[in-house]
Amino acid sequence: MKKKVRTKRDEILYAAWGLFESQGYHATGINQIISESGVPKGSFYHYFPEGKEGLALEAIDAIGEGMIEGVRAACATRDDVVEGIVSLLQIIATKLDETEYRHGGPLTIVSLETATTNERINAACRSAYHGVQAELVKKLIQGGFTESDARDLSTTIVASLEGGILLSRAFHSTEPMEQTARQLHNLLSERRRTATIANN
Amino acid sequence: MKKKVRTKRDEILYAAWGLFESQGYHATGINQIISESGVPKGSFYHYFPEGKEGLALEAIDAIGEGMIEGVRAACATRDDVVEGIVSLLQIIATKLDETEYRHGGPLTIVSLETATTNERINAACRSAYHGVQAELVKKLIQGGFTESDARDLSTTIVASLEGGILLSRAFHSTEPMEQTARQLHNLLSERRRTATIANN
DNA sequence: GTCTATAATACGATAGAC
DNA sequence: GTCTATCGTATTATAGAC
Repeated sequence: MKKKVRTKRDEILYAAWGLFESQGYHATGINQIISESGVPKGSFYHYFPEGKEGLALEAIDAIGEGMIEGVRAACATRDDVVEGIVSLLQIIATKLDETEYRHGGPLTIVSLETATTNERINAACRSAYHGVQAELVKKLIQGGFTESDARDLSTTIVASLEGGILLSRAFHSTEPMEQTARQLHNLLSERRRTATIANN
Repeated sequence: MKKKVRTKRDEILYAAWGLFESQGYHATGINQIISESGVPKGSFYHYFPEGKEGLALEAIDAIGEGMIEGVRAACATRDDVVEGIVSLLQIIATKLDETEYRHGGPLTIVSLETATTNERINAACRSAYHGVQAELVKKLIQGGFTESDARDLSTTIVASLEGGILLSRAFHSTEPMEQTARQLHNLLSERRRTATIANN
């Protein structure tokens, strides 16, 4: 548990994480980050000589680790992968609701904003999503899915998750996320059932 | 067909549409919009006295209409609703690829950016998504789905669509969108099959 | 209605004292 | 390492000539 923020550097990274998550990259200014973290501007550029972009790259790496940890934690609460993954969507829905739809989807906005406008940040986002999908593929195969299905489904899971976050944030309601979770449950159950039958 | 841009006002709206779609709200400046549309700044504030926000509200309304039209057009190309909806994802994938992942998901970024930071724009986005989902519900019920399933599935379709767009833009590849489309096809087919059996 | 010049403000980034 | 004052350059928006 290194959740406890210790150094000033971590304080900046943690503040940036939250602000990028709720507002996105372009709407978040250095001034806001330093006022939120209580660090003077001079110190900020001492710790992050590459400025806002360098900070974002590090923040996204940390976010990526956090997302993988989120997948692992959700799956650890259930015996079955399918139940674990669906519970992940429910955990995110709860977080969205508790934060008034500001948090729960830390990369969603930033990855879209920078997909075609900032190659370095795009690469960092890509790497983060790649890590999450790799973890999902591993869990799905362990849970009895075929490798081919696992690849398609890991993408579908992340897409459902991100799309559900988008709609829940837009409507300020957990309902879209819950509807998506229900149908993802239907899909995963059915896919595994079909694959199991085919193998017998 | 009022696709042909006539007035200077439409020229501004059309330029804003494209820039909001590819870059988002915060990264798009008035200066860029007027230089893209070739309209002087004074004229811009003459046509849009409420400035950037007023322009965005109108652009989003137009985008919403365009999205509904997109659903109708895609469904019109196929006899079956399920095939029509899946073809919509494929159409978007093609558009993403053809525009180097800049276009194809005109509200995705803006709706996320403004979900908790701008109430007026959020309301406009919500209304646009609501219209799309209403159209989808109508088509699904016509296509043999139960009303209860149609509501859940309309959300799931939009979530898959937006999530697929996010991943395809992040990875600069149509593959995520295609994987999502395949699994959406599986889900919709299976859901209708189950409902049909239950009704007999 | 059309346009240019400019205001007021915020941005990211830096210089340089301590 | 720490901090403040400041630089240039964006931004949105306006004033006022034509």
